Amino acid sequence: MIKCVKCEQVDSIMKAGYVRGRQRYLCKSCNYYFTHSEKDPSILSLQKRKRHQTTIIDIARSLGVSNSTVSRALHDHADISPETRQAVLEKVTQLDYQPNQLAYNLVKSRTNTIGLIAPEFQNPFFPNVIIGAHEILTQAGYNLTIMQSNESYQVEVSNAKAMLANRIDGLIISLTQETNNFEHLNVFAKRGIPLILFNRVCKQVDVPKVVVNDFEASFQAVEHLILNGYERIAHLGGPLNLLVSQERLRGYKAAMEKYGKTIESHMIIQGMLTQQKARIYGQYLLDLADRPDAIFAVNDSSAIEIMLMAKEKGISIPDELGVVGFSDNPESVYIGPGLTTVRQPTLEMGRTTADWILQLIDSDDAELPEKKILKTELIVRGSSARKKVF
Amino acid sequence: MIKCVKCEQVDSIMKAGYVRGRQRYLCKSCNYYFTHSEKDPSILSLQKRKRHQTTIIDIARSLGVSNSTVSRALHDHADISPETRQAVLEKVTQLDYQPNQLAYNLVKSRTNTIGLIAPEFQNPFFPNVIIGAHEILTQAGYNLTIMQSNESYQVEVSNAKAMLANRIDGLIISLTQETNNFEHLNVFAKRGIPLILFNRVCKQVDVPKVVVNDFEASFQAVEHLILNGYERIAHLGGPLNLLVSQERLRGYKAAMEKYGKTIESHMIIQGMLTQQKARIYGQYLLDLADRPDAIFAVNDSSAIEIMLMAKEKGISIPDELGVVGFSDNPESVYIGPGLTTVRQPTLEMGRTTADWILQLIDSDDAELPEKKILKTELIVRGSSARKKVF
DNA sequence: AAAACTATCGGGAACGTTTGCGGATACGTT
DNA sequence: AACGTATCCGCAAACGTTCCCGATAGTTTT
Repeated sequence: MIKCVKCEQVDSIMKAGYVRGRQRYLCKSCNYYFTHSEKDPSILSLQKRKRHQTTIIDIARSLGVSNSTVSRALHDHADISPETRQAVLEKVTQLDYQPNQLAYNLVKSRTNTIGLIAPEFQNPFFPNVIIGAHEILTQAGYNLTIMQSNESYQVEVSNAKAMLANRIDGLIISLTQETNNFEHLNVFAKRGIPLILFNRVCKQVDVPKVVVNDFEASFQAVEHLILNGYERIAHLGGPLNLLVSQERLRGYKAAMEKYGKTIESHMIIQGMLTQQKARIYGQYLLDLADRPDAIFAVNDSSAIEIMLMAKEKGISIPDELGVVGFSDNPESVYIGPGLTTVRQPTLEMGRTTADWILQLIDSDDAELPEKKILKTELIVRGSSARKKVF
Repeated sequence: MIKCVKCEQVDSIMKAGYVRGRQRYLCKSCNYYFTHSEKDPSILSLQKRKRHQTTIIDIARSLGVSNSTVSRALHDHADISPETRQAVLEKVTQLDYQPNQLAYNLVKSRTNTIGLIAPEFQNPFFPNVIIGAHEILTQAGYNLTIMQSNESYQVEVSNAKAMLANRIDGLIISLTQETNNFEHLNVFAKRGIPLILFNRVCKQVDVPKVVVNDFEASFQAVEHLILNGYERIAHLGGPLNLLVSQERLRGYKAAMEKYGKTIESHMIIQGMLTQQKARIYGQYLLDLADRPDAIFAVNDSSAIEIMLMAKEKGISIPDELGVVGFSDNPESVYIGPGLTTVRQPTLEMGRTTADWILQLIDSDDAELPEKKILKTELIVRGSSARKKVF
């Protein structure tokens, strides 16, 4: 027999449909709806899984004080007696209390966490930037959560969304090669969440940026090749939607023009520089009828790929082909001949971005320059030293 | 004139001390204490900074429905009419609503986030593991937050604490060279939070581990040296509190014993292998009266450091000195002669750890093997090829 | 002895969600 | 009509903190 859960009557009960698969009843006498809940044991066991973590409330209760007192004791607040604080602290270790940062974050609406999105981890460049940023941020008491967009615009957007949803206090990001739309970044501006771009930056988002002097670096690299007697210099560049690529192309052209070299469009390739692509482009360049006598590549891995292909084809480096890369990867020292390349101050870049994001967080109207341009260094090695430099 | 905030009387007010720097009053007639709060404008401006993010409540209010309805609409819950859902969804884009993951996490007491702590990012090893883990986790809808312990036990502990406080759903960790105490990890077991160790593991924590076959790899490496005619083989190992180091030492000894080579303790060095230390140890080994004719180093950077020092000293490789490293860093291919080394399946290691942690999360009693041992591969190059291998 | 001050502590709202359960209505079916 | 069924929605309690306001007792100053 079904009893009304309110008036405990039995005879005035009538069925009243189903709700979520469970029989529904209506007690006519007290006009009360209810469902007869024979708890599904499987569901119960599922619930059981949620373990109880000791909370501030547990401590308060076991000590006979209020939550606020415990909270104060934990935060060295002034309004607390040494004895109570001591008692709380003891209870904390005894009950193995671990504060719930989620609740803290919710009420403070800050997370003490900085997000960082990098497009790839294959090359040592981004890991090194991370090391630099990590150093500054942990020192300032911030956590750093890192995501990897994997050179995919889609992933970048979803990463940014996740960061936003998790209410990070600031975002440091370097764009993917695909990124052409910047709505997902402008959201941060709208929300007033500090944002810094580095390395792979764009003009469309009006936030501080940290980059290297790509134009000059590129100019110097190409100039260096020219001064070493190379004539037909090809440029293996990145995708042109990246400012980095544009700047490096500009530097290349500027140097070529300065020394009266003709700029030939079939000597300039812009594209996504995966290792595979690098092989294809290298093949193309090295098989040209008017084969270039030097190549300035946008990263070291492409440059090395080309060096290897040249060796296969019996083209001697640096006599028949000069090669300059970009980034100074560890392997560039050891390849024979050593790869001339542009060293980037990765650690400093990381430190600067971290430093800036902290400034933006600390003061609403921090007056940051719109851009910081870090100095690179041309590391001359054998791959471009036709005129024996060392 | 001061009015009582309750009874609005004026004459029965008396001063009653200060509270936190503000004048306190007592209304005699209604026996009510209060402070006269002329809000400090500077504090107000500080408050103002907290921007309002549109919440579910905003949407509910502007639509004239309840919070629960909005919540249901956002989660494709059954109890919602298509029209209401549509209306909510429109409002969402209109008001630019972004769910607050913090609140969600708090009520669900899960974060959909996996933590990963790695000791360093200098070598490509850990970044590569991260790539693998990242791939699996994002695919499964989890976020990955990465911390770097910087080879410091202290930092590792504080990282683990932060992870715990942030209520991650699982932790993947590789220990620092310093880590000898494991309390910070046992906490996870106590709390029932899934934990996986990889690479730098230890016996003292009873959770699944993912490693490579260090013993065999080491054995093969040393055996390879012996078969190439090297006699006095030194071992440059890592700190012995790491199982990795112990295993590799064991493999070294086993191979030496198998071929009847005497194991001399002054030929075995165990220590933290920073680049600086590697130079010191290398100096020591190469200056020994009974200089080793081969060195098996625990990582590639040390091995390369030694190769460079040997070159400086005019010791020819591989004729006078054989060198074998560990990890197959990118540069190891290019150094001359190429460095013989042990290639580790980094991506697979990352994928496996991620896969396992997901299994642990999904089912309370997932039966995982206590250890997975991934296969390595000995990459033979010139640095050990006295008997021209290629 | 009133007034002012100090040192502690508790109550309870707020942070933004989810969700179990009750209530209401519309639409069938006897 | 009377009843059964299905659909949709709102209420309110969590989740675990922080912190603003009081409240109280004791001490010191005037």
